[in-house]
Amino acid sequence: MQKSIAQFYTQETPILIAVDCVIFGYQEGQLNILLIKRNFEPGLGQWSLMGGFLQGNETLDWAAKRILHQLTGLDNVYLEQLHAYSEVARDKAARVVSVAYYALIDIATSNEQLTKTQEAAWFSINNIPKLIFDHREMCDKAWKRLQRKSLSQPIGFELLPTKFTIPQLQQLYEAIHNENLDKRNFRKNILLSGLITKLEEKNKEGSKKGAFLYVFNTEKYAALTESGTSIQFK
Amino acid sequence: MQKSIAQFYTQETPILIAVDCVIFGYQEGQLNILLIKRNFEPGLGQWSLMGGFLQGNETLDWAAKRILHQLTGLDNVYLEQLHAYSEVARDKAARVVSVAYYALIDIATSNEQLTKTQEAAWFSINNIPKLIFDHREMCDKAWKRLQRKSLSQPIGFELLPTKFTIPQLQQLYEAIHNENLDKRNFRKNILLSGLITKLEEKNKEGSKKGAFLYVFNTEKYAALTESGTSIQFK
DNA sequence: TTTATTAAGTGTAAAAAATACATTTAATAA
DNA sequence: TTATTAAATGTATTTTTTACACTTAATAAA
Repeated sequence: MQKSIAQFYTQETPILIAVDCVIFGYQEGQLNILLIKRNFEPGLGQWSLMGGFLQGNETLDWAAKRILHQLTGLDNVYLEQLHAYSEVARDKAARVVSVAYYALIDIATSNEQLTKTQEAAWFSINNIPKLIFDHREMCDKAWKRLQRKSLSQPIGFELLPTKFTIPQLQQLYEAIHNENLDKRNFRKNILLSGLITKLEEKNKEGSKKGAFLYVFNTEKYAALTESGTSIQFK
Repeated sequence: MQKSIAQFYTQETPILIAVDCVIFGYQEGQLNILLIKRNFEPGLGQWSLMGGFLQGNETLDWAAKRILHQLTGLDNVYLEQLHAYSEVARDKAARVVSVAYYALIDIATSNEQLTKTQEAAWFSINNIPKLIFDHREMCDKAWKRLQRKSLSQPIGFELLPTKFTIPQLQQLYEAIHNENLDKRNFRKNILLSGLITKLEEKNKEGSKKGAFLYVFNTEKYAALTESGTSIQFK
């Protein structure tokens, strides 16, 4: 049973704790983040990350899930804690420490729910509007983290539909890392790893010829992780 | 001017914020962490990380610095935020979210102040006693972070005296990564990078022959960072 | 039905990086 | 003078990374 805050830690300053989410989505070769136009003070009318306050009965991870679900209607989304921001005057309305998270979602599965409750819009990571507080800093840090993590863990796939083509996967990595990759080397490496499995279907959106669809191979990844083999995506 | 918490965010739950420090030190081929025996409730008499509460007028970074100074007497120490821990019942005395930091210090420069205020002791990273709350989790995460960061940034040097020998540096990396390194390859790589500068002095503690002392080359590192060259320690 | 168009798909050679490995040297102590 | 000990040194092999150009499948246009 949890005792009252005053039990042992008297005289300590209670400070509000917020959670803000950098939500990444990928579409048409662009890495995007989802922003909302604030309909409340402070910062009414300005662009910001989706956020909320940590409740007494939830962990930070749960709060991030709740906040993400509120905006996108999605569950079972990749979410990772990023960093705690604590400048004393970061939020002029109160002393608020914000713990930033980043999420990776497949834009296609989320667009229905979006903008029902709040005015929300996707922005290219290369063209982020002015954001309130330290939210820009959060976005920059989240992008760097995504760049680093996507090299050694299969988190990029969270941004794609279950079935994807190799050119799509390559374009995604090019968007994440903001660089061009050689298509022969990219294909060679990813196939050699055994981490994606070819289907008999083709996707013909991108060309007349069409490109074969693949799925991520969860078992193979588990086996490699288990055996301690270090993995190199890209 | 900061307004009262009630200004806009009414009805939000105030939660205490703590800062806990995983303090690394290196001595005699061992990577160690500094622990205190708690002289207060809850957990009186148990081993724990050094910690404290975030005050209303300080950032998390400042709080971590303050806490570290309290125990070691040191300033200008390498400190980095690690992760926020928020299990609802992690601290039975109250709802406390703890933001963990890790610090790297040169043991030699800190030993005077130590244990004056609190009972504190160094433990090998391979032999950590039972810790309160989730402090063991914090230590494990901090070690992993140190392993990763020490490969691409010169943070290992924070654990050594200003002047060090190449065998000492190698031993340090071996302790951090818990693996043996080839001394010819290690020496070759670190010298080739230009990141350490040879002195005319020798350190004769380790052998009759003595090993030449080196210092970290801050300018060279700045130049490489500036030019965007990716750096590989070890 | 032929031809043009377009992105998908394919292999090899060269360069760079990482690894494995054994002997000599400098200083002190016996 | 000799023995001892850790420091210092270079090369060959393997592995990984990079650079690079033509063919193929399908559709649309002539």
